[in-house]
Amino acid sequence: MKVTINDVAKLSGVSIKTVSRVTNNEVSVRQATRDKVMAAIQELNYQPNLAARSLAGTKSYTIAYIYDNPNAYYIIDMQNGILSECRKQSFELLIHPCNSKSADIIEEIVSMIKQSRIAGVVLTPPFSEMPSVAERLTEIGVKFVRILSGRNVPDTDSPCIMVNDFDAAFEISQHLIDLGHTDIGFISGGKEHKSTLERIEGYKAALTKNSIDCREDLIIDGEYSFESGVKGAEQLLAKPNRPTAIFSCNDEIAAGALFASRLQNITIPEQLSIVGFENSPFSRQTWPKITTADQPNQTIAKHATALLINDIREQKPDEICEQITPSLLVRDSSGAVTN
Amino acid sequence: MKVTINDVAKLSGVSIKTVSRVTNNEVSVRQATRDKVMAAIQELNYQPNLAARSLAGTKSYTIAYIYDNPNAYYIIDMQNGILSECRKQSFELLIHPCNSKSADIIEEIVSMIKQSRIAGVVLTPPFSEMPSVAERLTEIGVKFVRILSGRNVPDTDSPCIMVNDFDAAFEISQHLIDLGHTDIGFISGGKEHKSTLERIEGYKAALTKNSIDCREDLIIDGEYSFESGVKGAEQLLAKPNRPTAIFSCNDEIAAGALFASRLQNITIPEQLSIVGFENSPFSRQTWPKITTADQPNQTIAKHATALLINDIREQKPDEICEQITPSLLVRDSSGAVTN
DNA sequence: TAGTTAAATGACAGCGCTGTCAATCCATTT
DNA sequence: AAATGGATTGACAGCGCTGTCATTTAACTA
Repeated sequence: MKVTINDVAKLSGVSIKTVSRVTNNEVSVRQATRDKVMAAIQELNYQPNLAARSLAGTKSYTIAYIYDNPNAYYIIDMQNGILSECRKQSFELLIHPCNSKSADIIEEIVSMIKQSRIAGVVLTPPFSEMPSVAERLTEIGVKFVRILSGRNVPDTDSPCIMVNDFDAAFEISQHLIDLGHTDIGFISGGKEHKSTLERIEGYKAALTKNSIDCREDLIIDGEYSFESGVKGAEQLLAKPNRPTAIFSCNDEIAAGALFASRLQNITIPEQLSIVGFENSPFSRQTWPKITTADQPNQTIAKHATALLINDIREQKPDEICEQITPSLLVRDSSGAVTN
Repeated sequence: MKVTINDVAKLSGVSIKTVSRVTNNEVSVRQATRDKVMAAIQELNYQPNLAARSLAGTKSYTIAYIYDNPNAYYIIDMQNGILSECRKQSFELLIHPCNSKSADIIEEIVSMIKQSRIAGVVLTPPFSEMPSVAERLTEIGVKFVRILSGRNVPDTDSPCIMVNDFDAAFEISQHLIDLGHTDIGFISGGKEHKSTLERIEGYKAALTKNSIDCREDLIIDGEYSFESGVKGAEQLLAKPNRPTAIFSCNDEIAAGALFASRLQNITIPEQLSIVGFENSPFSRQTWPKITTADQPNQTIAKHATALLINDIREQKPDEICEQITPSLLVRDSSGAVTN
C-alpha cells in the first residue's frame, strides 16, 4: 500500500533520518550505508511524500516553469524534459503560463514565487533574455536556470544552458555550400530573439570561411511564422540572380518558404534547396521533409533542470553552464546545385 | 510574514478546528462564527498551506492531466484551461505525459494516481475514449471527467463534456452548401477517433438534409496530419468531376489540402473552397486563412475541471455533463461556387 | 422547569518528513 | 594504547493542518 520512510528505515536497518539523507543526496553518508538504503528503496518502491517533506523542511522542493512562447511544440518539449528530471529528483513542477508582454509581469512572477514557495525557476526565451527578470529573481533569492542562445557563457553565477545556434547555423550553411550553393538566401526570425542573431552570424561566418561574398540583399527580415516564410521566399525568388538555396531561421519559416516555392512550380530540392532549424514537427509534416538542425529541446530542458536542482541543493557542480549545439539533420529538401 | 491557521484562530477567537471548518466549507458552523472567521482570514490575507492540508487530511486536492495526444496546441490549450480552474479552486495540478499505446498504460496511470494521491483525472482523447480506463478508475475510486466527441450523454454517472462535432460539422457543411457547393470532398482523420466519425456523420447529414447525393468516392480516408491533407487533396483533385470544396477533418489536414491545391495552381477560394476544423494555429498560419469550426479548447477544459472538482467535493451539481458545439468561423478559404 | 437531543465547537493526536543537536564511529596522531 | 577530531548516524520535536471524539451550547419537548 503506502510505503513510508519508516518502512525503508526498518528494512535497511538505519534511522529514518539517514534514509532522509539518502533521498536528499546529502553528503555525509557512507557509501555502504547509502547502498543499503538505496536497495531498500528499490525493493519497496518507495517514493517520498512530497507534502510531508515540504511541510517539515524549511527548503522548498518545487520549481516553476514560466512560459509564454507561443510555440506549443517548444513548450511541450521543454515541459516534458523538465518533468522527467523533476520526477527523477523528486521535485515538484509548477506550471505557470503568463504573458511576457504584460507591464507588471515581473511582479506577477515574484508574487507567484512567494505564494507557492518556489525554490527555482526554469527560464526560456523570452524570459531568459530579460535582464530584469534575472536581477529581480537574484534579489529575492530564488534560483533560476536560463536557456539561452549564444556561444559564450555569460558573466554570471547562475546556471544556464547555452544553445550554440551559431555553430549549428554554420554547420547547416556549410552543408549547403558543400552541395555547391553560393547564393544562399536567408529568412530571419524576429531580431528581438537572440537565436535569430546567432543564426545569422553563423550563416555569415560560413560564407566568409568559404570565401563567398555575403549578398546583403539575400537576407530578409522576417519573424518566426509560416506566413513570414511565404513572404520571405516570394521576395527572394523575385530577385534577379535568385538564390539556389534558402536558409530559413526556423522550420515554420522553412515550411512557408517551401509552400511559396512550390506555388511557383519550383521543385525542391532540384531547383531550390531549403533548410530549416529546430527539427520541430513542421519539418516533418511537409513534402519533401525539411533538412534542419536538430535542437534537442527535451534534453536541453532535462539538463537545465538538473543544473537548477544542483544549484538549489547547493551542490557545487563541476560546471555551472552547459553548451549544446544542435546537429545537422539532412533530409530531402536540400540537394546539390544543378544547372 | 507567514500566516497560519493559528493566527486566524486567535484573531477570530475560535479554535483552529473551526477555522478549518470554515476554509473547507463544512456545514455545521454557525453563520455568525463563519463571518467572524472569514473577516479574520481577509484581514490577515490567510492562505491555507496546501502541503499541510494534504498531509493531515485523508482527502486529496490534486488532480492530474494525462496527455499523449501529439497535438501540442491542443495540449497547451487544455492545460491552460485546467490550470485556471485549479487556481480558482485551490487545487493542484499534476501533469502526466505518457504513451497511450504502451501495453501497461492503465497500470502506469493507476500507480501514478496512488503515488501522488490524485483525487481526480482529466481525460482527453485517446484516454477518454478507452472504456478500460474509465472502468479501472471507477474501480479504484478515483473521480474523472471525460472530454468526448458525441451528441448524446453516455450512460454514466461520471461527469463529462460532450463536444458536438456532429452539429459543428453539419454547420460547416451547410456553410459550403449555402455557397453553392454540391460536390464536397471530405478528408477524414483516423477512424479510431470518435471525432472523425462524428464529423463524417455531420457532413453526410448536411448533404442529406439538402437533398444532395453523397458521393462516397469523395470521402477519403486520412489521418490528422498535414501530409494526409496533401495526399487526400491530390486524390480528390484527380477525380473526374472533381469537388468544388473540401471539408478537411481538421486544420492540419486543411493546410495540407491547401498546399496541394496551390501546387496545382488552383486558386483558393475562387476555384476551390477548403474548410478545416478546430481553429488551431494552423488555420491562421496559411494563406489564405482557413474557414474552420472554432473549438474553444481552453473553455472546454475549464468547464471540465469545474465539473470534476464539483464531483470530488461531492457537491451534486445540476448537470453532470455539458455539451459544447464548436461554432462556424468563416475566413478566407471558402467562397461561392464560380463557373 | 427539567430533560432530551441535535448542533456547534474544541482538545488532541498524528500525517511523513526534516532540522537540530547530541551520540557514536573510526582513522588518525601521540 | 589512549587521545583527538572529523565523519556518520540517530533521537526527538514539530511543520500546519485534519480526523476523531469529547464537550459545550442551543433548541426543543413534555
